Amino acid sequence: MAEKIDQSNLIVNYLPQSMTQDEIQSLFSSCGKVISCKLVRDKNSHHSLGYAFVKYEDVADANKAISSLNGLRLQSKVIKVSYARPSSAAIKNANLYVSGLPLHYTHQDLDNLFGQYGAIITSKVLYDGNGVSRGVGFVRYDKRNEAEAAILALNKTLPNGFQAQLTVKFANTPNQKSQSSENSDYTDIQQSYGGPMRHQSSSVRYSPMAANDSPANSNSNNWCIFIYNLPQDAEDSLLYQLFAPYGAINNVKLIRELNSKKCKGYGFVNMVNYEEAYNAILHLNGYDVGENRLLQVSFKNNSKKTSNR
DNA sequence: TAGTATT
Repeated sequence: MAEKIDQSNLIVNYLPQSMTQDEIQSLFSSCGKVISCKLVRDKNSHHSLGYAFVKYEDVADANKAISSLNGLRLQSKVIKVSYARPSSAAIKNANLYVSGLPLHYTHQDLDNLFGQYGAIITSKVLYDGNGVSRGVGFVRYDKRNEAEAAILALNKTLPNGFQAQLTVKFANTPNQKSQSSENSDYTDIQQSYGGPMRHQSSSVRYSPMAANDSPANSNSNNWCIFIYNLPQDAEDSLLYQLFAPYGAINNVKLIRELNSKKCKGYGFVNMVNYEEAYNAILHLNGYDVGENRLLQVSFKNNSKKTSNR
C-alpha cells in the first residue's frame, strides 16, 4: 500500500556541494513560508551530500517551488525539486550500478529495460568530457525489492542490442567509496557567507582561487555583479529570483546594516558565465522593483567613478 | 566499472 505523499514536503537534489542550509532556505523562501529546511550531510565529515528537504506551510507554495525552482542552474549543477516520498526502509538502498552498456544506450533506454521490474526514480548514463558514453550508469528504483528483482533478471545477461554482458549490482554508498584516501578527498569549498559565526574553520579546506566570498573577485568562472537600489526589506531570495532566470549563480550576497539587519540598498551576485552575467545586467539594469525603485546593475569591476549618492 | 535521492 503506497503511503500518501505529503505535497508540502519537497526533496531537492543535485545541490552544489558548497551550498549551505541557510542559502537553500533563503532560495526556497522566495516561493512561500518554509517551516523546515534540512540539508543532509555526511555523518562523519559533515560534508553536504547534495540534497535537502524543504517543507512548506502551504502545499500551494510547495507546488510553486517545483514549478519555478526545478531545473534551476546553480554553479555547475541543475537542481531537481520534487515531492519527497514518505520515508521508509523499503525505499532505501534501491540504487543500482550498471556496466557493460552499449555506447549508444541512453537513460531512456535504461528506463525501458529496467522499468519492467519496478518504478524508476531516476536513471543516468555517464559520459566523458567529449560526450562519449562510458558504458556505465545508475538506475534508482522506488523500492529496494524492485532493485533486487532487476539484479536477478538482468545481471549477466545479454539484452537485445548488447554486444557484451550487462552487469547490474547495488551501487556503492558514499562511505564505501574507493579504497585508501585516508582523510577525506573532498576538495570543495565550504562557503563562508558573511554570517556572524561558523565553527568549522579549522577543518575547512581552503583554495584562495575558488573562494569567492569577496565581491571584488572576478575570474573566468565568476563574474561579480553589483546591484544598487534594492529595497530595505530585500532578502537573498530576491537576488536569486531576479538573476536565476539568466543563468548559473555561484552565490548571492545582500549587504545589511549591522544592527537593524536591513538591506543597505545594495548587494552582489556572482554568476558562472560571462554571457549570462552580461545578459542579466542587460535585462535587469533599470528594472523596476516597485516603490519607484529602479535597479542599477553592472559588473562590479568596471571602475566607473560612480559617486551618485 | 562510479555518482550521490529519504531527514
